[in-house]
Amino acid sequence: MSQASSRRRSATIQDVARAAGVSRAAVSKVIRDAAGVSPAMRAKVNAAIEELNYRPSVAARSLRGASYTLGLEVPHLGNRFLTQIVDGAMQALAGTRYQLVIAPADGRQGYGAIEALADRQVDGIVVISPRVDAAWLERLAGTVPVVMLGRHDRSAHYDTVVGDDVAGTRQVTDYLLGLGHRHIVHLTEDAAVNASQAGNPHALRLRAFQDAMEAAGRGHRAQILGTGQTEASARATVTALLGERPWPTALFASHDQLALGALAALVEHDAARSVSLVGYDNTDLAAHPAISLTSVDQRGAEMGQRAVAMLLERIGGRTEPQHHVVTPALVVRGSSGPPPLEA
Amino acid sequence: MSQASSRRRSATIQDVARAAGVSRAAVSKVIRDAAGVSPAMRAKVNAAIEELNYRPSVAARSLRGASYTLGLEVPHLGNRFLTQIVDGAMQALAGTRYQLVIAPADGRQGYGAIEALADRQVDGIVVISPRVDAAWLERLAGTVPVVMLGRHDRSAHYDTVVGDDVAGTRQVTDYLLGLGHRHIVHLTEDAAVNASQAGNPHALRLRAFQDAMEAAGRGHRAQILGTGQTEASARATVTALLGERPWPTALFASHDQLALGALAALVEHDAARSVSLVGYDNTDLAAHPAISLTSVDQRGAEMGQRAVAMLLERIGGRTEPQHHVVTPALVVRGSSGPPPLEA
DNA sequence: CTGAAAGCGCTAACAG
DNA sequence: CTGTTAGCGCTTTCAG
Repeated sequence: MSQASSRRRSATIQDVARAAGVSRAAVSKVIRDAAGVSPAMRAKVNAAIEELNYRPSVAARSLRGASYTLGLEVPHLGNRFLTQIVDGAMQALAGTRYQLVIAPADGRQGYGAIEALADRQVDGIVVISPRVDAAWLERLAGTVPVVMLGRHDRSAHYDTVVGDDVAGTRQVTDYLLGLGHRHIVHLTEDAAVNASQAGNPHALRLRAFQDAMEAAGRGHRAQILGTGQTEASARATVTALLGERPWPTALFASHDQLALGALAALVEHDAARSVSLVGYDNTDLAAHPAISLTSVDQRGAEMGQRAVAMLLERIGGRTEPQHHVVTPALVVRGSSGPPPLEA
Repeated sequence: MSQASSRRRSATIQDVARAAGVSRAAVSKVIRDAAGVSPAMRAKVNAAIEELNYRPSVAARSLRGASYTLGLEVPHLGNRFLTQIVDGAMQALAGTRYQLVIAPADGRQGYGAIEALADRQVDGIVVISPRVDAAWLERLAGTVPVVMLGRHDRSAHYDTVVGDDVAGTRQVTDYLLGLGHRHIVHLTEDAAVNASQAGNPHALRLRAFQDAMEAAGRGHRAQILGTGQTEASARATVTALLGERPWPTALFASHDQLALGALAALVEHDAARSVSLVGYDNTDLAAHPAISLTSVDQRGAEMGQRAVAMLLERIGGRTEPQHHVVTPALVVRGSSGPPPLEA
């Protein structure tokens, strides 16, 4: 009745040992490439493995040694920036025995997904959700190697990989101010949340923006707008913004998804040529000629690659925390330019 | 020296049993909600669990029972259609004890990722890569529940969830032919591969397109173009196509990513208004006003949700294979319209 | 309702 | 170089 009756049990190390006429330990050594195996024995064992179609059980192995699995916790796959990160991570893992598994977070927090990975005995975890509690993560990092991606906290037990959000934002503000923009709106997911989370990249961008505008001095107007997290909500927010005059001459979105929402609103109001738009992440869409979005390239692939490399180092024995900073670069495209003359 | 020295060992079921003053079996029952536990014992055990911050090891559990993990093998995360599928799958899993893990395929094939999932004792696997060998999959399905997503084969041991690619294509051709288009180019990843893979959705779309064009009769020109798999390669192919006259009046891409590449080429040649473009998948970008791509909605979320539901049924004991077909719907947007008059 | 005992498949020490 | 032994943490009979 149960499914077990309908499913073939797969071969175990015991079966292989029997078939090859050797001990289980010998088989174990062969499959791990451990030292101390004669060529003859290796050949016999490999033949038996082939014959029986044997595959080692990672679960059983995890009970003793390593699972050779690295976990990547991600907030939501809709975010294109993640694609870059995953690509980089895969690249860093190519040629190693390690396998990458991705656990998408259920809610915004990501605790569930991270715990799920830890419960599954992964050898290391890359965390992306920027809102997990630092103390909680610190505790987790006492049990399993952890690399936090994107958030700027210094920790005793886990590593971090971040983009230089202040430098990235400064490139944007320098660029826009240099073009002559005086009234600039910054779109961020949630201004209140950002005000309370110092290590959050969006919080840093928000503050760096404010600082730059203040430094720019008299006559410049900085405005902050909380848009929510989705493209649709950003679109609605910008639509509302365009409902009243005067319009700002430039919009700076905290990430490309918000920028896309803003662009939709601009297109609808036929304002795309009069209002400059800058995003953050330089996701693949930004480069599309129909979008042509000026954006800050965070080099996500490098981040993912570094994160995995650090995890591997930690698994290898390193215990001192490391903090890697990636320098972003502004990529100028058609969505931005000088403010209209009459403004 | 080793990492073990620096890492806290987490609490085991033994520790909890000791702390609560009960047997390990009792603790096991409590954490599994198994029958036959007194309220008093449950309370004691739960207190100890809380106290010790105990989390059951999935690896150890997998050795005997279920891992409560479902694996999703995906070809590449860059494909936006996957996002819909994953969302649907997550939705179907909400409220259950199961956790979803995603294994991105290394190459185009996906064998590695699928095997990695199987090795990790997942309780079921959803396979998306359309090019894995049917016989190979059949064998795998003898060991673990499998649902194949997108490919139209009937199998004895695994379930399938597919969109009705013939119906979807027919909607596109009916629409374009009805508009008066006579010279239509179909963009597909690789015409040769598709010719040899009967169950591949792109192969079905290709054939359905040819059939429809033939049925439309004399004077109509169907043209097939292999573009490669990426947006960039599709863009290059269409750029080359536009290098020579006469231009087709409509382009039908086998998926939205190719359509985006085509759109880029059209925009560059200022041909977006004179050449109609239709995609397939109705990914979120298609709806963006700056893109406004006519596309076939495959209802990916429903597919993901159904795939997981079927897996759960199989885990529950079902053994007869099922075949679920989702009916797609054409969504008309600005990228398509009647052919220009002079054509 | 509770506990004791026997493994699940594998690896790590060690003895030969 | 090879085999034996003792678990890893958990679930699952099966007696009490």
